[in-house]
Amino acid sequence: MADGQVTALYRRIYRVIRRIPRGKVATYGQVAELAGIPGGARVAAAALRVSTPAMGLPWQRVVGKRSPRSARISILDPVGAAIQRGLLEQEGVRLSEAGAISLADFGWLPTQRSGKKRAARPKARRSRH
DNA sequence: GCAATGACGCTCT
DNA sequence: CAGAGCGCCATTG
Repeated sequence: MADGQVTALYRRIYRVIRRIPRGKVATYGQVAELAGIPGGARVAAAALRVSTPAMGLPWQRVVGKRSPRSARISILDPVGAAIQRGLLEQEGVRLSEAGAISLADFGWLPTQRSGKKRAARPKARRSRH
């Protein structure tokens, strides 16, 4: 019964993915953890696998974590991978020749705000230099 | 209910 | 630095 009937867990995953801002990327593991599934990177991948265009998910922003500081497209189908790369570059994400994505530059740092009270951010108001 | 699967991730060679 | 191996977790057959 996977026809239009997506598991509640998957829906949580989709919800996290929708929060990824344009020009940034998140890893499968990161998405899974934010969805409440520590170590469930493959589950996040499965959720995307069964997703449909109608869901309007920014699927291209979810990538595989290759090293602590670098990520890369993990789609098997070379065509789909090329499409993803194009979409990412289109929104400002730079990929090296080898397809490496710098997490330091484009990795999404989720600003906690899911129901819990967010910590006050007494950031000094410094505008011009 | 058990066995297989995968758009993963980390470690060891 | 590239490749092989093993562990993870929920969905599917």
